[in-house]
Order: sequence, then structure tokens, then C-alpha cells
Amino acid sequence: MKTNPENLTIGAFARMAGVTVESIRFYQRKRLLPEPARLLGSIRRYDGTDVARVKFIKSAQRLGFTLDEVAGLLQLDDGTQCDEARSIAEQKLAEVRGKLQYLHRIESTLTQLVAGCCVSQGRIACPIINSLAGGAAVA
Amino acid sequence: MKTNPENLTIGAFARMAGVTVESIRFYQRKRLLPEPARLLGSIRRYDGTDVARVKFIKSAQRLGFTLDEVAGLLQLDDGTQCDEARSIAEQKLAEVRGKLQYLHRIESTLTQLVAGCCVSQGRIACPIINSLAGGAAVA
DNA sequence: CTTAACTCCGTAGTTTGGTACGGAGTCAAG
DNA sequence: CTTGACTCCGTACCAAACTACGGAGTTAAG
Repeated sequence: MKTNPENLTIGAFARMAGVTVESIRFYQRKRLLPEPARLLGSIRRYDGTDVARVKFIKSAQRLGFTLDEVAGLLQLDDGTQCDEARSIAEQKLAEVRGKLQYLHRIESTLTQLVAGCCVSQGRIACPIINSLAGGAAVA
Repeated sequence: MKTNPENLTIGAFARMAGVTVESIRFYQRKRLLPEPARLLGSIRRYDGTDVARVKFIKSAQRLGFTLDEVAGLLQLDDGTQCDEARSIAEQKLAEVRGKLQYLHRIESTLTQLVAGCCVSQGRIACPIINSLAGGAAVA
């Protein structure tokens, strides 16, 4: 049960990569991982490059890429398609900035609602409910 | 086919509220809208208060509330439960601020990746792909 | 009166990223 | 050689918020 990164069974592989066995199989179905070689019969074997690939997937997910987008990035992973990887990353950066702006607007609207609620405590009508019913816009 | 806000059929109602007929029926199934009165036989009729309710739902959604949370807010809508509405809004505000922080970290990581890619243009290995494969963390 | 548009209702499908299950097969240790 | 852990594989299921479909009934206009 060593954890050297060669000739891993799916369970050891999943533990090293920090995901579940079912997730590995899911990624294989989604073609994010190749169907691995099967030494010694019908049991699949994995190695360090597979672990790196899963870590790539999880890192990209943390950066907000969907699995489909990750698949696109992985197809570029021959080391030479730098331009295309950069352009995908730039698109994602623009998306993230858009989300940031939107969340900032939400934040200030909510802040106002909460503040308004505090000052009118004890009144009959709740300003939060009133504002939303009146169509409190976020933009 | 007037658009006065009384005695609306579901289609006119949906148009006034800015959603589809199917969404209205979905909200009814989810108990976000009451089953409406049926004047004149089996056709459901809606009025301005229903339109306001849907606008409340859509406003709250734009602020990041899930439909379940909106259902909670709607139950408070007797006008006296201001404290509880405020506490729900405060929770949501904290959530939004958490998301903002996380997206800011993503933004700076992506910015660094894109910048790194630009300066090493023409090299063989793409720094974006390398960083992600190495486990580029967002936090 | 006919026809077109609209409504009713239940059921099923969509998307994303997985989890869960169950019956075989296989592998290593004792 | 048996036992227990692990693996294989397909299938079904989860949340969220709808969207689509199909057949039947109703309503309004001409």
C-alpha cells in the first residue's frame, strides 16, 4: 500500500489526487482523463502524470473554469499553444470582473436595505420587504 | 387584451411580471404563489398583487437569494417581522462579501497568469498550463 | 359556428458536477 | 483456499430553477 506515484490502483490514485474514486470515473466518462493502461489483467493502473492532470482540473475549477472549459485547456496541453491558453484565461478574467461588479452592486443594495431596516425598527412595514416588492433593482 | 392589472389570465400575468407561463406554474408548485381564484369557470385569474409578488421574487433572486430563501421572506410578508427579514438579509450580505473576497483572489491569480504568459511569449512551455498543473492555488 | 389562440395538467427533460448502489470479478494475505 | 478489501461497470439519483411536450378543454373573434 505504498504511495509511490507509479502503478497506482484507482483507489490510491484518487487518494493522492484528493478526489473520490467515483470522481475519477466521472472524469474518464467526460474525457478529461484518458482511459488508462491495464497492466496485470483488468485492473486500471495510474501514475504521476494522471495525478498532475487531476490537480490541474481541480486548480482550474477553483479559478472558475467549468469542466468543459478545462477540457479545452487540457487539449492545449502540448506545451505550445500558449496564445490560445492566454486568450481563454483572458476571457475568464473578464467574466470574473463582470461577476465582481455585479456582486458589488448587490452588496451595496443589501447594505442599504439592512441599514434602512435598522433605523425604522418598530415601524409597521419592513423596508426590506417593501423594497423588494417594489422591485428593488440590483443594477 | 388590455393590460390593466386586474382579472389577468396566466399569459397576460406572466407578460406583465416578465416571466414565462411555465415559470408561474412552477412557482405555484413551489408554493411561492398561491393557487389563484378561478372566476368564470376553470381559468385562473390574477391581479396586481400577484404581479408584485413575482417582482419581489425576481428582485430577491437578483440579490442572490435562492427560491427557498425567497419563500422564507414571503412568509414574513405580513409586515411585522422586520427583525427576521433583516437577519436573513444580513446573512445574505455576509455571503455576498465572502464571494467577493473569493472572486478577488481568483482575479489576481488570473491576472498574474495572463501577465506571465505575455512576457514569456514564444517560449516552449505555457506558464498558464504549467501553473495550473503545478496546482496554482486561488487562496 | 368555426377556428385560432390560449389555458390546464401531469410528466419528463435540461444543466453541472458529481454521489450512491448493486452485483460481479479480482487480488493479496494468511 | 478462503476471506476481505478492492475494482469494474452500468445505472440511477441529487440540487436548482426552470423548460418542453402533449392532449384535452375553453374562450374570443369573425
